[in-house]
Amino acid sequence: MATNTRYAVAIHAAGMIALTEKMRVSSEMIARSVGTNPVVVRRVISLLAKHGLVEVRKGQSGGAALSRPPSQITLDELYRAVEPQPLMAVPKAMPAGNAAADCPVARFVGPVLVEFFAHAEAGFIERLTKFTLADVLAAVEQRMAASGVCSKKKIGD
Amino acid sequence: MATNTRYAVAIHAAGMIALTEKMRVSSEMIARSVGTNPVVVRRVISLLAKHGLVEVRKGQSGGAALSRPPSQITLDELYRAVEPQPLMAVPKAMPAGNAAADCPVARFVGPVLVEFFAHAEAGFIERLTKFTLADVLAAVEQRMAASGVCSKKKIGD
DNA sequence: TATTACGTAACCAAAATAGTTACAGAACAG
DNA sequence: CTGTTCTGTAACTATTTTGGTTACGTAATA
Repeated sequence: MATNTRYAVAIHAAGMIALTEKMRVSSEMIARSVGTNPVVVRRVISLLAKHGLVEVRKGQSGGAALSRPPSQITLDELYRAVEPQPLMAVPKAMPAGNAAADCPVARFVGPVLVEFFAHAEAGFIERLTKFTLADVLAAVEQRMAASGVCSKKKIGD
Repeated sequence: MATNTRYAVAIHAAGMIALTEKMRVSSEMIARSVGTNPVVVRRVISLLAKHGLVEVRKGQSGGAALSRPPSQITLDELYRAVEPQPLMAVPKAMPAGNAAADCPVARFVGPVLVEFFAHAEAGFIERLTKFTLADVLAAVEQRMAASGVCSKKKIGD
């Protein structure tokens, strides 16, 4: 259970929120769709709200709504909102640069690796910037059509 | 302690192995440099060996040696050797596509996310293919020079 | 005013990881 | 040939991350 699925939950949740335009969708409905607990969903949505991606209301007929249209929410924004930490870690003995080390490598690999890792992560992020929530919804819609399920078109852009 | 540092350890270890050309370096020496336990290093090096990146010998004056020169070992090879799993996970309820779901989104987001995630991960990997172990060593050497430490040049290509 | 839904704290359980000890097996040195 | 050295791996522990769950205060609407 120690596998991180926050990003997937975030996209799934945001997607559902996008589809229920005007009507607000509750954390419980999303949780049922994702197959998890409402609290887990609220934790993720709370992060999205803190980053201004969704707007949340309490009370009856409350729930979340997107702050922007799906076509203006890039996947990297969603990613950064729920996953602020670097993709690859460096042992805590390394990163600062171990000044006490006898081996010259040990002294300098840490910062060097941090740099290389950041560069690689930038490649990851860069690809996410190329797609929006609308693209994900379109892909879902396409699969739906391909499967012949739900023939009536109910997903607007 | 549940933070994954295998990749960093792998590069550090491979770097040390590269520097001690001809002479083989033991897991204990590497462990001292990395600041961890010999077994941890052996576990990582064992993976590198299984992928043909290093060649290991037991016994006196045993240890590991690179199978290829550092300039011909790309960082993505090292990554794939120690980190075969996808970077981003999807909840186990999702990926197969939840056929029993009432919500159409729930049925299809799983596979769609797997695709998007794979694409983003490819961006990560792609950047790693652009660099080799030699590049890492060069960066370390450069930092060493900048710090004025170890004035005598001891790092060959 | 009652209902509904969020936000968050406080747990627990599961999983991943690093660290450690131990030991069998292999390979070299002499 | 024998002893030393080093790997490979199992086994176990501790720590951290994560998700799941319950509970409750708070806000906002019907």
